[in-house]
Amino acid sequence: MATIYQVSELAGVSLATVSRVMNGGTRVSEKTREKVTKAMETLNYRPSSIARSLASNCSNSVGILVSELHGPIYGAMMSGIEKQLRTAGKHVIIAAGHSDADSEKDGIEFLIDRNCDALILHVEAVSDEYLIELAKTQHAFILINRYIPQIADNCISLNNRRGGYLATKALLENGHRDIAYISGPLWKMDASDRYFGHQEALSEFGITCNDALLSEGNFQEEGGNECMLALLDKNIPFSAVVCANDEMAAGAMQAARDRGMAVPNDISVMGFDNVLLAQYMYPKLSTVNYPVQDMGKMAASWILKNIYQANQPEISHVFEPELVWRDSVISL
Amino acid sequence: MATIYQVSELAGVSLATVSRVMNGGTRVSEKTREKVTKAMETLNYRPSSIARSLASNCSNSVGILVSELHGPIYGAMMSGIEKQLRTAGKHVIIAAGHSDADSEKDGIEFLIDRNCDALILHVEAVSDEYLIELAKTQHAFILINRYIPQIADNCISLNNRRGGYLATKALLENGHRDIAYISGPLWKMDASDRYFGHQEALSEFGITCNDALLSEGNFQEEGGNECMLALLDKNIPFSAVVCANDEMAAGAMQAARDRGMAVPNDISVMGFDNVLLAQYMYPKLSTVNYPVQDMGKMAASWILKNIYQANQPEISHVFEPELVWRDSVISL
DNA sequence: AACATAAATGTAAGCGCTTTCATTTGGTTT
DNA sequence: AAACCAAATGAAAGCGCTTACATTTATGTT
Repeated sequence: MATIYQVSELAGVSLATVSRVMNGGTRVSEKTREKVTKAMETLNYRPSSIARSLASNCSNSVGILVSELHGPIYGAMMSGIEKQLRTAGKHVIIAAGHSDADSEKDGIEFLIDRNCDALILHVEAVSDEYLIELAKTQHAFILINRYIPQIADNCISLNNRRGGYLATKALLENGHRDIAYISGPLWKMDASDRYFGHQEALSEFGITCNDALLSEGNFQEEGGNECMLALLDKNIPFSAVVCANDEMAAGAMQAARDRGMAVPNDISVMGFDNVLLAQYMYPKLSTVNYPVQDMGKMAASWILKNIYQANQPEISHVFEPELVWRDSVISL
Repeated sequence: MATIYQVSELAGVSLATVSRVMNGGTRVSEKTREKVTKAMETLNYRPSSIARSLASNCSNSVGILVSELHGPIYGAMMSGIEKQLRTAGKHVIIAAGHSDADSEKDGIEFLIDRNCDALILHVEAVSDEYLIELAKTQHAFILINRYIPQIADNCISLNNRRGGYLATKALLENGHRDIAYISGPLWKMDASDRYFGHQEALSEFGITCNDALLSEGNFQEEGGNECMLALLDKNIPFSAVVCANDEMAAGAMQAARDRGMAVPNDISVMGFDNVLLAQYMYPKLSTVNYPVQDMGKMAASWILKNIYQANQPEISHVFEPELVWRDSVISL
């Protein structure tokens, strides 16, 4: 591997000059620039990013912490981030936090120790206080899918409440009045926000929310299945169920069918997230779109703009969900 | 940020000694080890991985190149890799290749330039020759889901042919005789291997493979949909269709239903991969399991063993698929 | 007690770059 | 031609570590 020194030798200039043509900042005469460029080519020179990082105190890498590396939401998110960052020549170091506070802290420390210039965090378990504290250190980070008022500038989030509202309102507008709700773990902000939105829509239609029609799930198919069964067992009639994410909707559908009910004719099902799976399901799932890939891109833009001084379009911090109509809901 | 120098000062020892207690290799007296450890704690010292990399010429990072960051297969794969590597204190740099030769080469160069100690590659578009050539350089890498005889030791792959064989054989054993096939892009090794397996099973049952019953798709839902439609339009009767992956199976099911056919009663559908989606579908998809997460783990083990001299269990290079019975296939 | 030997520690030279500051070069001005 | 100034280039000091080698200290041997 050729070093900068060998290039400078071949080109007959000093190290500093080679560095200059690499980084393009200061002026170098056309003649020497050419000499150096040619030397770099003949030696097939690749600058060492490590050495560069050490000398410049900038690693050109950003750390990403997601709950899981698999799963449609995180996949789309990372995809958005990588695309954006890669074209800017930054690289992406990835770790998983597994929705566990210790594991998330571990992950954050790991990434910081790796000299990431900035972090993009999708953390669920770690406390607000921890993050507020973290923001006071010199470690730059942006939070995805979480909103903490004290550090609002570091947050990019979905208007989950409005999403929940939209989902339920769509059902209401189509004549449904008895609507069950399968939530995510309510200690998670997004889960409770979505549920609040649901309640809001109900009350807007003058319906008092029946706690018996709420079942708390785990954001997974199996949980949706169990919740649906539990709901059905209560023998309280309902014509529709809104699920706090698409996976649970899949489970709920399954459960309904296992009990001999047809979807959507006997019961309408509404999802949330609009992951790929939603269109694969049968019937295709009506759901609420969560533009997570765009949010990933935006997070990357924020970093490019705030950490690397690249110029980037305006940063939006709150994204709006949208209703996606498909086949799992009927009009009463 | 404290440096090693400050630690050495506080502990009253030399740089080298601090380095020794950090790296644990050579012997240090218990007394000084304690002094140093305490100094590190009071200073909240974190070694700079960058400086360490530069000095030791080892970055403790491994690069991963997958076709896409989203998608169930890649997600599971990365998840397996990260889990394994993270516990070993290595970190994971990720890039996407988008199934395009130039983009894949770019990605590889990018990762190499990033001083990754080794690479894990899931590449589809780049030629065998390129990879064979790459193996001759000093850059260590392992290929996932691809088999190249000349560098077999660098490959971890699925026995795709056997998978295709299993899928079709299962159909044959259940009385199906007229079996259509929706393949992936046949220039991709895995796609053609799976199809070969299909043919093999047919011929084992004394059935000549009818080319008219093959339709080449793109491994995506929409492709599966189109292929199924095309197949149906030929008016050649068939009682089952095997699809080269689960997404296409979802599309095919949809198409069949759009034409008024019931799955599995009018037509049986067999998938491949056993991604999460397969259990969410309705009816639940019978498919062939592709243990991609395990393969990811194995790739990581290979690297830990061969690059970082960690001791690891025996490396398997070829994984075997397994049939997964669910509800999308009936017995004739 | 004198010496040999091994263990513990220190010294200092890098690793491949960036960057500040000093020096040289070449073009203008008078 | 002397004087000046900006542009181009070079010299050298780090960045925070690792590591070969040198030195010191402790341990054991006779």
